[in-house]
Amino acid sequence: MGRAPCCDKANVKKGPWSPEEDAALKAYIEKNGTGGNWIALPQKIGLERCGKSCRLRWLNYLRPNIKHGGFTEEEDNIICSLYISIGSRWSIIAAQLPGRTDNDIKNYWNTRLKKKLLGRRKQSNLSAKDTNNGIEENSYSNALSSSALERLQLHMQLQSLQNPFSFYNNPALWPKLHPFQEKMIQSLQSLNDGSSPVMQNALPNSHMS
DNA sequence: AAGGAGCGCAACCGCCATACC
DNA sequence: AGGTATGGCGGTTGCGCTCCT
Repeated sequence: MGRAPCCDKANVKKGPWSPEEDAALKAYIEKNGTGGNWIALPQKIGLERCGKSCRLRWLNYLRPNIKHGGFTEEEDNIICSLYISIGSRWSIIAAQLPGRTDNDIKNYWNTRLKKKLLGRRKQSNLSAKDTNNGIEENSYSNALSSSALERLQLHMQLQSLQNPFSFYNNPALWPKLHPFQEKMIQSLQSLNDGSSPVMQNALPNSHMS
């Protein structure tokens, strides 16, 4: 048995928000704030929505200064390097990108950025196969079934082997990180002394909870 | 022109951490 | 100190749109 749900699911509306609901939620929060209680909010406004749903809608869509889509190359780089450093901590990554939400970044990573990187890796695989007469093929296909981070590691390993001056292997090209993350990376590096900068940051066991 | 496949995004679900009583 | 409520987060799902055949 799990814990009780946060609201009565039978009396709660689900699915896409209507413009009227958006307007009601936005107007209320702009006037009164959240009151520190999302669960009570829908009743106060008269919305048949779960408090969590209201919170999500506000944070991901209605909040002022939210940017949607149109990720820049620089943002791509920040997301990649942070993902390499800390994994799927989307809220931390979002904190580095003003106007971006964790949900947006998560979606962007899962639907596009990951494919972009893995697409490059596929090409790298092909060229590695050429140069090794296919000897590595089995280990590569095994690796394809492991975690995304491991795949990313492989990709970066290949990149750094093939191009020592690539983005991933050149810390000077990495975007500026929050001091907290700089510190985290430094401690990871000290734990994993001796390998390339990339691998020092991509520690599969050091950040997964 | 139609329909199937793939993609992108909004929203939901469930778990964990923390606050509160 | 223990139980419950709430907030926050990451993973997943489902729907609508676009593209391809």
